[in-house]
Amino acid sequence: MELSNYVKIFKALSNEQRLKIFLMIHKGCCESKDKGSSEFLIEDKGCCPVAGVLEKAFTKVCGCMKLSKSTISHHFKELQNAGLITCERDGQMYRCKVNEEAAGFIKDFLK
Amino acid sequence: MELSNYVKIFKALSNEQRLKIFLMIHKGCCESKDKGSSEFLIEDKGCCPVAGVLEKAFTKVCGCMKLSKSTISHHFKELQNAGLITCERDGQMYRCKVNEEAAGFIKDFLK
DNA sequence: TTAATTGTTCGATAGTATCAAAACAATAGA
DNA sequence: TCTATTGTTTTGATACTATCGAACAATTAA
Repeated sequence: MELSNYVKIFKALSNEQRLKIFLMIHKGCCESKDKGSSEFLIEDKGCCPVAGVLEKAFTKVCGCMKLSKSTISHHFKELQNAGLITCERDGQMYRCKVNEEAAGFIKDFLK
Repeated sequence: MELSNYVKIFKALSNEQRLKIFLMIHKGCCESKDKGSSEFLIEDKGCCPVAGVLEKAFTKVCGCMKLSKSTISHHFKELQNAGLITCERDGQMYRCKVNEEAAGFIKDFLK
């Protein structure tokens, strides 16, 4: 694994808002009690992953974060460019899931 | 584990030079064939960890990177502030090692 | 004491990141 | 077709980061 790939991955996860988005997709869920507070915890579980895919990801993320949609769109792009998530559109339906290969790289870091 | 701690850790690792320094300390080694090229690979092994501590860390890192020492000093500070490494001085001797707790956080991410 | 080594701090500069507002494009429903 | 929904792109403001050189401080060796 090239160093520069790790740099991309860590850079994508180095912004708090983007990390939240990534974790929402990872959990297949955005029921976070967030909306601006810092109460979002990694251990927070408690919803609805359906085969790891988050349906209507963009709309759901917009619904639970205090960021403009242009900013959220930008963050989705960054996560995709880093290879951390993949997204597909089907009409208005926007589905995202974590790229398991990238997740594997993170798990293998330091091993 | 608070989200903000992960942000700090990932931010510290999101710069290529800083990531190299961190990995040198992690491997207890800076025999990297680097010096500017992008040939540094994560799998690269092949030297001398002594109980996980890198002796004369600052000097050794300066010796194998093309950055000014002020910049390298800054990067060491960032890695310490993120809790990723601990450093101690004993006269002119500067010893660094990876903070195993932080390394554990990284390993536990996504689990 | 003087000189060399080791690392820190300060100030400047160039580049990058974050974010919002507004205009836009594509789709779906009435 | 008209309208609402969904997301993208562009533009621009502001803040943050990476980097260097120079001056500095602390330690060790001569």
